[in-house]
Amino acid sequence: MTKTSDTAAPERKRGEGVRFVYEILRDDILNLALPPGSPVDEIQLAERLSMSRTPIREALVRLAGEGLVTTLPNRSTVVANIDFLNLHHFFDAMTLMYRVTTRLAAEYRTDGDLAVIRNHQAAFARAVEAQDALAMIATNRDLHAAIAEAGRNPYYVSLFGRLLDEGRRLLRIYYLSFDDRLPRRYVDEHEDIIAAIEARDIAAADRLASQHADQIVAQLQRLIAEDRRRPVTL
Amino acid sequence: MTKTSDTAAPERKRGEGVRFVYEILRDDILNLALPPGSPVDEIQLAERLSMSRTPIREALVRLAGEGLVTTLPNRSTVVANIDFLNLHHFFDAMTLMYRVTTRLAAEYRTDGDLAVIRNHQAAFARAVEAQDALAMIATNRDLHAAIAEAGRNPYYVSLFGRLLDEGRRLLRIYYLSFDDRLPRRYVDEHEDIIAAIEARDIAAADRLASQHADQIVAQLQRLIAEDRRRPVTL
DNA sequence: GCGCAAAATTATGTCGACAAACAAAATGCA
DNA sequence: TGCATTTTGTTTGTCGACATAATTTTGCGC
Repeated sequence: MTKTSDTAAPERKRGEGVRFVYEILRDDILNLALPPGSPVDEIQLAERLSMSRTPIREALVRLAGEGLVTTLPNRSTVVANIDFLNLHHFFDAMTLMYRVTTRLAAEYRTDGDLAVIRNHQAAFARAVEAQDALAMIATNRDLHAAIAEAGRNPYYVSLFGRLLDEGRRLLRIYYLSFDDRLPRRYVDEHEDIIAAIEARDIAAADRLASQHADQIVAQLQRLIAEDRRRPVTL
Repeated sequence: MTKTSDTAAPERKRGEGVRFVYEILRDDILNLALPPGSPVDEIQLAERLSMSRTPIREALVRLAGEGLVTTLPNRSTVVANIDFLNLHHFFDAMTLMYRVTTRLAAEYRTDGDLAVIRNHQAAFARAVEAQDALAMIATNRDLHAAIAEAGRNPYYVSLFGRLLDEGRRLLRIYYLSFDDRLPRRYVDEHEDIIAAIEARDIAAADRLASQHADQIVAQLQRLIAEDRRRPVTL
């Protein structure tokens, strides 16, 4: 069962409690182990992780800052919903960030950056080979995050990270529908993008990233459209 | 003296403590009442605001999430430094956000949005008339935030808000150098931008916003270049 | 007087507990 | 029986206190 990661979690050092809770919750939220709209009980969490409510609350504040949970004053905090009605804003920002981060990577990348990027691409290719959809989602995220890092702009890195996380949730909903034709195409597209970054060809990087983003957006829209359920913001 | 706002602060309702501290600290940081690099003492704050350390810590976590303070583990939390060495990344993101938010405003604005925007522009014009540099900074921020809101994209609104805040700190350093020629020009440029938004002329909005951003960036760069001090990341 | 080690001090991270606020169940009245 | 009100219960927001890590001060030997 894909229940919320049942970590007993003893032996923690001082000063890492908040990070610990934060990462567990974040992971559970992005994997949809905690589905959107589900309440997050502080006391329950405190018992499960055998710690006080204080670090848990601080982790929740942090998650709220990133938009992963919503806190109703004096009422329960719930996992943030996916706003299916305004997905075009998400797609718009996503496409823009794909473009600018890839552009900047082509401009500022070092050889070290390139090595890191290639590692992530290899991991993505392996995931595709193994037809492991969950791993594809995760490694794809890591690859593009690494490209953004190579672009050196912390503001873009931050926003893009948020968007990639949200995309991870979105993909996670539909990962069953993955066939293996599309992911292979992504591997090739990634290769082209990386080549452009290596060649420091900014124009090509921009164009390829734009096409790649369009591909992904189109696929997501197709998945959503094919879905029989009428997804509604709860 | 422009000391940290000495609010005695009694009579608070339950559930607003965190927001209260958050807004005070945020204001002090953006006004440079708390200069970059200065430590934030939780106990001192707790005494001054006559409240426990818990809500103060949660406010600090939130501020850390927005990059306004930096938390060293098991060590003091300090007001975030201004990274003068990488300002071009800031300018780059700033220019891009000016453009996309103004574009989207021209696309999605309602009449209500327009009224709000005009109000902010009027306030900005008054600040310029009164030669009140601090008010100019604040109202300019509000105006562009309102334009971003009219564009309806929460991701852009969020990032742009962060950038505008950072810009507020930056401008605050140099506000003494303001002459009254430039701000008047900004009033006119704002008028043009608002007209384009009203006419739903996306191309014009994009072009004007781009020029406007270039103006502001150029002015900031000039101020920094003229500054005799060698600003260094402490 | 200088350098290093140990103790004291300060500040952070965490804890358990209390009180206000909200939600739900139970009671009273028409 | 239906509705309003009170009562009960649960959960959040805040508090004061303790323990641990880091920093400063003190003390000792050279």
